[in-house]
Amino acid sequence: MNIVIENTSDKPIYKQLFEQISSQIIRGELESNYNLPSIRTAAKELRVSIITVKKAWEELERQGFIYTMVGKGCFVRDISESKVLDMREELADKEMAKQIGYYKELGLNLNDIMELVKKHY
Amino acid sequence: MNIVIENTSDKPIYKQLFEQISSQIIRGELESNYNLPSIRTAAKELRVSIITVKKAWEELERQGFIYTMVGKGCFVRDISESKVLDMREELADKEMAKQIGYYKELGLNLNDIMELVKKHY
Amino acid sequence: MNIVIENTSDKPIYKQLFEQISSQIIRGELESNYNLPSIRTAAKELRVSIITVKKAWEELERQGFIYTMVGKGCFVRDISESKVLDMREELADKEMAKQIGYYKELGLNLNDIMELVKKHY
Amino acid sequence: MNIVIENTSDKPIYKQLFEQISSQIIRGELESNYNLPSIRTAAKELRVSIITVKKAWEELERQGFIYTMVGKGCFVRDISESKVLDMREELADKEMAKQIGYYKELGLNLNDIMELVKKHY
DNA sequence: GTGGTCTAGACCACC
DNA sequence: GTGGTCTAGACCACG
Repeated sequence: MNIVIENTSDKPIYKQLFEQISSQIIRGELESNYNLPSIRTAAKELRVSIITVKKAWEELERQGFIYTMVGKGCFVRDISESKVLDMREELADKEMAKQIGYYKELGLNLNDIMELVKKHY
Repeated sequence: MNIVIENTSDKPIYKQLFEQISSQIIRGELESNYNLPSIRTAAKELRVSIITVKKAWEELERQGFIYTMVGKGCFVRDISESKVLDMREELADKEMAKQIGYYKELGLNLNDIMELVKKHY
Repeated sequence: MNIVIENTSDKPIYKQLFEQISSQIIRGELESNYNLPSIRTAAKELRVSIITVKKAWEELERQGFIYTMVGKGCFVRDISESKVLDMREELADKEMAKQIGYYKELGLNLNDIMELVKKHY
Repeated sequence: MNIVIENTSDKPIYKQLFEQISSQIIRGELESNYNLPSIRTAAKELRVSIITVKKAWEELERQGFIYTMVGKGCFVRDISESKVLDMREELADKEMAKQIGYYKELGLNLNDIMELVKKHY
């Protein structure tokens, strides 16, 4: 478990959990069939509520990142390389569409945005 | 009033109001000392509660976009051009810092991001 | 008329009028039986509503600073020197009582307050 | 909760709440990470509307006195001693600047003011 | 007419 | 349980 929770963030904790684990899977840091810690263990370790962990695990399963074997635990799905790329593309694309609209609202042009990207990368 | 409310959005209505008006001010579409519609008028026109409009107007005042004269109404502040640029820069910069972190999490490199920017602009 | 109106202040305009004129009377800058400008004239000059001026003049009369002669206008009352001192004392005393409470709330001691007084005087 | 609400005061309730709690924090009567009563509990105890309490809590958060964890409650921020002093100084200074002007308007000299301070402290 | 404040009551997401 | 948002309706001071 390599997770950082920010309790004071405006982002819900279960979503922080989901995003960090899913991106670890996408980037290949968590291998196929890796056995995730049990909900209770994770909750204890991260000092969050069991309900919160359960919600994150559920969302991970719903979106196909993990699968559950009753009585044994949760495991990382075998995601083919191509599919990973698809997901990555999709997530990034969706995010970028939202952001570009915001920058346009602020009156930035393409160059302004490019500069900002370089600066922060 | 050139405002579009999306009731289905997950973004609170008062925040939608704030963002649209503040960006109109930043972009100079609303001139200095322009008399905003009264909260009652705006509420009626936009078909939202008076309180919701008030919350947006309050936030606009708090952040220095407008000023209030009780009994007279709310007016666009005279923001010097330089200050507008500062605010714009600051907002965009803050947003970009957040986003770049996300793209990195997804494993995108600088080129990937640049391509996405171009695509959506 | 030596009055300064701040439209954006949180203090109501009629109260600004009242306070500035009453203190001018207390300090003797406006002599006894001085003929105040008519409500309409004052309103025009100060660019405020007639209603606002009327409210201020009424308050001045109610508190004994001026008297009205119907059809002739409003005049500064002949306030004996002793009475002026009384009013001054009373106003300042009331104000100070309020303020000291505030400073105590903030945890300032007598010395801190004295220093502040000297600094701002 | 050691709060006194004066319904007859001209000061809005939410502001009374804000001032009393913030000064308790500044004076160190409320420790860091102290869990404020929930807005519902406070509203019930103080016999005011939930919204009124919320408004006060919001202002406290905005000015950095407390932080909020949705679903958990509101907590007193860990304000370093130096920062507390800064805030205290700033508030007192602002107040004094305003008041001295008033006393001068009334024609009081430095000695008069000093006497008043001593009298009321 | 304007904004400022307060109320009671509701639904939601989150923990 | 918590806070976040929204509603309708009310009264006030101010201009």
